[in-house]
Amino acid sequence: MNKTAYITTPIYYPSGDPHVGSAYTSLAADVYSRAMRLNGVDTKFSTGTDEHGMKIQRSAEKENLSPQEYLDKMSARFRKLSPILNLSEHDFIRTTEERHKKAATAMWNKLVEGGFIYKGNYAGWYSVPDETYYTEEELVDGKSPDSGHPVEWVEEESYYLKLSAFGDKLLKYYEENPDFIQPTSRRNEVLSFVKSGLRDLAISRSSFSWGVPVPGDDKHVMYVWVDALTNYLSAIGWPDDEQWKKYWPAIHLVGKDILRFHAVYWPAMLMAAGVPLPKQVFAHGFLTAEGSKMSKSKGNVIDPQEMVNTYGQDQLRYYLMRDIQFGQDGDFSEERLVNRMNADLANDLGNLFQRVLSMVHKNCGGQVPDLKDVTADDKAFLSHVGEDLVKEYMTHIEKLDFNKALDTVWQIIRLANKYMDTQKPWMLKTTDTQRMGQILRVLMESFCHVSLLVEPFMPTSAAKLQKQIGFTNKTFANLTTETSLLETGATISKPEGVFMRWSNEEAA
RNA sequence: GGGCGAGUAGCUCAGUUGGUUAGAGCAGGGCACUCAUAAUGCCUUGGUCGGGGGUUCAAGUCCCUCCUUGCCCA
Repeated sequence: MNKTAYITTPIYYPSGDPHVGSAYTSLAADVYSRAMRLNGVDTKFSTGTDEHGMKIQRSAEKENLSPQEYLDKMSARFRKLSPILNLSEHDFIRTTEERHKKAATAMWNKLVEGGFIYKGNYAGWYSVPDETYYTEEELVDGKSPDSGHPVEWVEEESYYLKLSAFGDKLLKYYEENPDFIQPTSRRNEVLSFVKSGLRDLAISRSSFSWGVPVPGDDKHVMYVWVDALTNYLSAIGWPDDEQWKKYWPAIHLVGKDILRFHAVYWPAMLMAAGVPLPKQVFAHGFLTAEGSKMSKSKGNVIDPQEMVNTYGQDQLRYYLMRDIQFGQDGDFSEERLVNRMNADLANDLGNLFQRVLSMVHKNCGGQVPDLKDVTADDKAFLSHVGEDLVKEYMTHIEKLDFNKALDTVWQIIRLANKYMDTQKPWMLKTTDTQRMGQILRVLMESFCHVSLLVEPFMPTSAAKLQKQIGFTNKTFANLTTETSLLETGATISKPEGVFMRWSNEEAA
């Protein structure tokens, strides 16, 4: 494999449990990674936790733990997302790891060498829970406008990044790389923000100590940006391990709330450090729960673990990628999840495999029937399932347009069901078993495509489907050839349903 | 206050540079079939394309305005 790709999720702030929002981002990155790998691209996928800052320090104190002990506990909760959702990340990076601190320090030094860091003073009303400074005018009743928490006046020496020097360069870059920020509506937001003028960015703090020390000035620790954003590089070995060059630049998936940091601050920092810019920053939307905003106080936060327990892992994965347009806001609804499970998974896909394979099992001696001298109808059907489909599917994946990719697969599933009905193999049980077998085999050939294209979205179920038909070739390249994919005469065991209908009675 | 989006069938959404009777999936109704997970296939009901005004031979598609809604900035 000589082609490579690299996709990232934000590193999550480890307070509380991960909710379906972080699960959503990670899942998208996983689907992309798996699809790219099946397409023959050597793909890295990183995620992790952002573990520095005053808030962490104070939370740890509250629990009478050292920051590191506290973080080991909290970070583990996020690491659990991988088994919960069956994620295939190559690395889970924590900003408290030595390798990351080394990279952050190296980044800082490069910025200093380039003359992009200077020392100044920072003052303002600071809210610890929000980790944000506010101006006098922003305060509401003398408290944080975001959370209502009390604020304290803090004055400190701070190092600054000369962000103001990069406005024009960034605009030029956006202009020359129209796909750099996606979707377009988000791109427009960033453009107008940068056009309105950039102010230098305070990138160190001396008011707390839980962070990466500023090189040559131990009174300061790095503040958020240089530390957290650099994780995308440290996760692939930057700067010492030359491997990083193989995978960089990355595609960054981010929530729309942190787009600015990734589409403005981060590229500016990389320009200053002389590192190539990311390939793309893609901001996806937020999820609401049953029509209203998720919040702890409302108690309507959706827990991915709970959803997986109730409906199943692949079912949740499928629903999130199928029912919600990546890039737009979406609503999480259990009713629609169940609807998708029944209509798409059980009725369309599951039943299709079942009706074909049970016929093979009962009427073909449980062996893969022969595929010889196919008819014009057979050829026409199979040609729909071939090269063009895989290309169309990959085009959608590369644009992170997951629901369109799935729609492509479902077109084939519908076509296969239709083909079965048109050819009526059950009519031939006693009159022409040869032709009956041939029809079933043609359908089974299409199952190779279906089961493999569905794999990035539903890895576990896809493996079951593939096992049922004895399909072992595992790359998209195999799907684009004319040759048959299954072995004639191979034994097929009695089929068992992979996707069952879900009804409310079973829930209780 | 400035800016960027969204508002299309009951639900989720497609609708290219304005051009013939506005589409899909799901849900609803009818028919067919029986291999299959009461599944599948076919047919079908359903929309004054948020309201109003304008440009045009022609507007869901362009312009103005208003309403609802989400977000970014101040």
